[in-house]
Formats: sequence, C-alpha cells, structure tokens
Amino acid sequence: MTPSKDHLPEEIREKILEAARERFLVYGFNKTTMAEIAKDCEMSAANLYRFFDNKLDIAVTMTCSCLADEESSLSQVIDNFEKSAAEKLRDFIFATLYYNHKRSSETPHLSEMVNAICQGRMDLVEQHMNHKIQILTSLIQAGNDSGEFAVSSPEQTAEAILTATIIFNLPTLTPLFSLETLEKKAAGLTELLLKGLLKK
Amino acid sequence: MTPSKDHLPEEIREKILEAARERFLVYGFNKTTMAEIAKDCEMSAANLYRFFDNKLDIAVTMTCSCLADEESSLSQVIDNFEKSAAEKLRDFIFATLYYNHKRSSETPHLSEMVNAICQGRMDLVEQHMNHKIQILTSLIQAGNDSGEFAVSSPEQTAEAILTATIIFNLPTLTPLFSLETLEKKAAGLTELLLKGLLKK
DNA sequence: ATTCTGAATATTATCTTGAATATTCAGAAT
DNA sequence: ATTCTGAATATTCAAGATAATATTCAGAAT
Repeated sequence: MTPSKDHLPEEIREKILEAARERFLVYGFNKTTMAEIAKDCEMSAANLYRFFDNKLDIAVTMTCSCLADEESSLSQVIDNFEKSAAEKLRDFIFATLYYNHKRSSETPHLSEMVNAICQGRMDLVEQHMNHKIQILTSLIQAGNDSGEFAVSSPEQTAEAILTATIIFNLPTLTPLFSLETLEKKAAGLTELLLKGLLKK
Repeated sequence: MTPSKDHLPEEIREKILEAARERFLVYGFNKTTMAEIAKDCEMSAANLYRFFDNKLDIAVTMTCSCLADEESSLSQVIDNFEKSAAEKLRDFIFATLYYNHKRSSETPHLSEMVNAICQGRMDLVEQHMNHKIQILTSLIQAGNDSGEFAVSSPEQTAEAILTATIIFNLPTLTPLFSLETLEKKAAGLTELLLKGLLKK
C-alpha cells in the first residue's frame, strides 16, 4: 500500500522543511543528508519518509513555495492601483530581475537545486511560466482597459514579453552578468517593449 | 623561443581543421584524440603542435570561422535591398534561430564544444555579440534613414533586441524547445518588437 | 635549415572499490 | 491503530590506482 501523506500533522512537515531549507542553503542539496535533517528535527531519517516521498520531494516542496512567493509578489506589482500600466510592466521586469538575482547571489548552491528540479520535474517550471503569462496578460488587459495600451492579443503578447525577458528568469544565466549589467539590459528592454505597447 | 605559426603552409592547417571537424562532429571534442586527428592527416601528433597551440586552439579556430559564417550571412540579410527594414529584422531573427537550431540538431556534441570554448575564451562570445550589435545597429539606422523606423538610439535598441532574442542565440537553450515552438516564439517576439520600432 | 617523429613527461579521464547515504521495512513504543 | 525507530538493503559518492591522452622536446630525416 502507498501510505498517503495527507492528514499528517502539518507542523511537523513545516519543521522538516525549515530544517532542510537551512541545510540546503548553507551546504547545498547534495551535501545535505537525510540523517542531518532528521537530527535537526530530533527524529529518525526513516520518519522523514512518512512526510515526504524522498529527498527531492522536500526540495520540490520548498521550491513550489518559493515560486508561489515570487508569483504573489509579482501579482502585487500589477495590483498597485497607483501606478500606470507602463510603470507596472517596468516593475514586473525589475521585480523578476531582482528576485532572481537576489536568490542567485544569496544562495551559493542554488544551481544545484535548480538542476535537481529540472531533471524530472520540468512541469513545475512550465506551470510557473504559465502563471507568469497569466499575470502579464491581466497587466496588459488592464492597460488596454484604461486606454494606455493598444494591444490586440494580450496573451500572445504576454508570451512574447516572457520570451524577451527570459534572461532574467533563468537562474543559470543570471549569475553570468553583474547586477549593473542586468539592470541596464532590463532598462533598455523595458523601454523598447513599451514603445510597442503604448497607444500611439 | 615561441615558434610563430605564421608562414606555415595554409593547406596543411586546412587539412588538420577538416580532419578535426569530422571527428569533433561525429565523436565530440572530448572523445577525439590528437593522435586520431594526426593519423587522419598521416602525420604524428607532435606535428599538430607546429600548426596549433593545443587541442582547444583547433576548436577555437573552427568556431571562429563558424561565427564568421553566421555573421556574414546575417550581414547579407540586412544588405538585401529588396526588403523593408521590418522584413529584414524578421529575417535577422529567423536566420539566427534557424542557424542555431540547425547547428544544434545536426551536431549532437555541440554543447561540449561550446562549453570548452566558454571556459577561457569568453572573449570570442563577446566579440561575436558585439558584431551582431553592429549589424543590428546598421539595420536600424537604415530603417531610420528610409523613414520606416523612428528609433532615437539605434545602438541601445540593438542591444535590447539582442537581449530579447537571446533564447535563439544560446546553443544551450535552443535544444530545450521544438523548432515549431521556437518559430512561434520568434514570430510573436518579432511582431512585438516591430510595434515599438515602426514609425507611428 | 626545416619538417617531422618517437619517446618522455605532464595532465586528464576512467575504473575500482570501500565508504556514505538514501530508502525500505519489520517491528518496537505509545 | 498510529507513530516512530533500528537495522537491512539499494544506491550514490569519493579516494586511490590505472590507463589514456595532451603536450614537450631531443634529435632523425629531408
């Protein structure tokens, strides 16, 4: 029988996730052992498997909440009623850039985790991308509604913007450039994109 | 003394390059040995070093001529007098896409070579990027001159376009998507970029 | 003198194998 | 019944040994 992980105390799951997070951030995914996580939680390694399928599953759960964080902070950006659609797009792009750059620079072992996730759980990445497309689509639609933008196909445009800004989304590419360089790229790109979006 | 490699018979260099190319394409950079290349050329491995500094140097020379090829075919695109600037930009983006996709799909071991080049010879990549910026800049300037575009800072815009199309330039990313997907991305992105470039 | 090679050396990759670690599971503890 | 553990097993890692390979160089061949 495959024992379901539902109905198990959520607080213990959280405790495990927190212990794993600290280990993963400091020592990396590979160098962290299940035994260490278990010791931090004052339980046996075997018991971890009642709460998670395996080590990767812990990382996946952490990653999901990170991605959800990013998504919700990006959603906040476009819900800011005090800003124009153009400013929101700029904020969206820079928020993406800063979020990923911060993660990359503060987490020396991030790419390790990213690699682990990308083998076998590419669906998470796709889901995240789709969510971003949704957010961008409503940003554009709001811009259309307010008369600021004149975009005929918001969703297709959202996809194009995501394609254009992929350099700010890939934790593998971000570390190749300095923050200053990335900011310049983001500024130039935003300017160009806006020229195409704004009503003439 | 460091013996100069000039004044050596060019035809032998070419012969070596051709032998190495075939080996690299079929078996990859790492699995190809200097001894094998030498045997194909009916000479000793030691003699290869009269013509090239080392194994990587052979790959670098091959790569340079590939990049030069791409650059010259992109230059041809923008020199086509029968097309509008908009069409040229579209051609430029699709030519980049097709060129890299073709290379990736026809060369199973390409990423190996790319990795080898990227360690220590990043200058080649930068140089290539700068060349592409130049080409794009003159495309934009020509568009401005003909009254088709209204771009205030062509070079900065060229850089932004290159940033936006980076997904089509990276041999590490290209293989992640199907040709069909890439074409859709390229079409959507081109449309969006043109909206920002065309005179209103 | 120049071109080239075989043999020597330095560097890298591959393989082996003991040790660490992930995962499972029978059963103890509650 | 449920939660948990210790011990067993399966998998992965890593240090050392071995074998390939890159690179150099003294000197042979032309």
